[in-house]
Amino acid sequence: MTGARGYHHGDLRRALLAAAAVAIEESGPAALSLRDLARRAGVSHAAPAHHFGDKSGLLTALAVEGFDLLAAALRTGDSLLEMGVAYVDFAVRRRAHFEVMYRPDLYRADAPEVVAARKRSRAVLRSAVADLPPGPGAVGGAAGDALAAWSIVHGFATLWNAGALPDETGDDPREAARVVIRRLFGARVDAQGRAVPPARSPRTPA
Amino acid sequence: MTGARGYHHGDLRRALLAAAAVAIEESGPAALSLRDLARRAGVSHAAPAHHFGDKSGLLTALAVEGFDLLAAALRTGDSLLEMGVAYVDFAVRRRAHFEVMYRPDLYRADAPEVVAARKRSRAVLRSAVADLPPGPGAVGGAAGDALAAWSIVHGFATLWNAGALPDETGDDPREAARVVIRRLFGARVDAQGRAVPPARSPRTPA
DNA sequence: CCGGATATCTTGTCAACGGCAAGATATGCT
DNA sequence: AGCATATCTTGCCGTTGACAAGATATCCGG
Repeated sequence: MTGARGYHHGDLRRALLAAAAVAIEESGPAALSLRDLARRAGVSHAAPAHHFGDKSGLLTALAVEGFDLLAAALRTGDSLLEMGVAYVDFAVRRRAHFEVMYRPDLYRADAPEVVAARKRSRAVLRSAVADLPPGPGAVGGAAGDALAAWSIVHGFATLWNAGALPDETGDDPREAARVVIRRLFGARVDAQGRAVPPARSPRTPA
Repeated sequence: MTGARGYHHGDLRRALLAAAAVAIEESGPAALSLRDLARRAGVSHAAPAHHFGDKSGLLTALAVEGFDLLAAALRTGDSLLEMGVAYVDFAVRRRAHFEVMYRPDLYRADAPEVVAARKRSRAVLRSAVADLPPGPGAVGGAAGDALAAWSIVHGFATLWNAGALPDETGDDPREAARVVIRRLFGARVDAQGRAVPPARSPRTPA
């Protein structure tokens, strides 16, 4: 359906999505122009409309691609800590996708393909939080853990991308993220980032 | 200079900023149109240019206003926990300002007025983190605490505004934020959210 | 090998927008 | 009263997103 190759352009849909990511990384989603994308791909100004309908259609496709890429990136993290680092790393390296994904005013966030892709990526995050021991003063349970973890990595990534962080933060987002995430879970993750067995009432043996 | 009142319109600059906030809350910063703002204010389509130069000039003014409003809002929080809650509350209630502030591609983030206002609001956050006792496994010191706190409230606020959070989070952002923030600082803040005295090595007496 | 059916892309058009220039009008100051 | 200035208007241009209609390449059945 998509990657067939062999039409007029070859694979215009893919080329447009790639060009969109580049353009957004250069000057942000607000400055994105369908006509500019068409020029970059070497087609006429109305060619994108056939594949995506309109601008929000293109950004919808980009968001879907982003949620799937995020899910794949999260799966590479073999611990809760490393999964958080992978989240930040994804936000920094696929910055265009990330920026669009969390800006529902730019695309059709209620499209079924989007909600499905979003669900897939969220499931990966939750699976990692599940085997975290309950912390002190944990009011919300595992859902609270997931919410806090998601918030801290998302916030750090957003602030990093916005250039809002002070210079002392350094220039390696992965390392800086590691420090921040460790501060959330404290002694509940060990040096390798793996969840440690609950210290208080070791009721369930490993 | 600004609040004079009594010119042609009265106070067009203020009216345009207010209209911009409303318009952005309605349909996001990407859909913002200077001509639409002019219509809302009842002036011609070129009137905004006189006060702000261009679109990014208007958003620059909105960002400055936002950073000052944020600093004022943070000052109402009398504890670290409540200051975090105030951050989230600001992001939700003055959503337009908040969205623009952390989107440097939309305005001139390096304008001197912006960096000054940003500095003012950041100083408020840091002052609250200063009297937090060092936590276990705290690698980054007070700066790390500030970064973690900022990240978690910023991330939560952003996700809330994006509508990305699951329904179980509830409909009161202040309450949900309280739970999340408490999970970051654990036992280091008491029920009132105040910082507790350091338990390990009380080297510096209060 | 051919010829329609279909997907893909082009050309042409229109309203809206941002930005600029030049002019009009009101305000403040002396 | 009269000039300088701030404020706003009118007019214009290039660009954009969206739509309509036409052109062209690919696919598939015969």
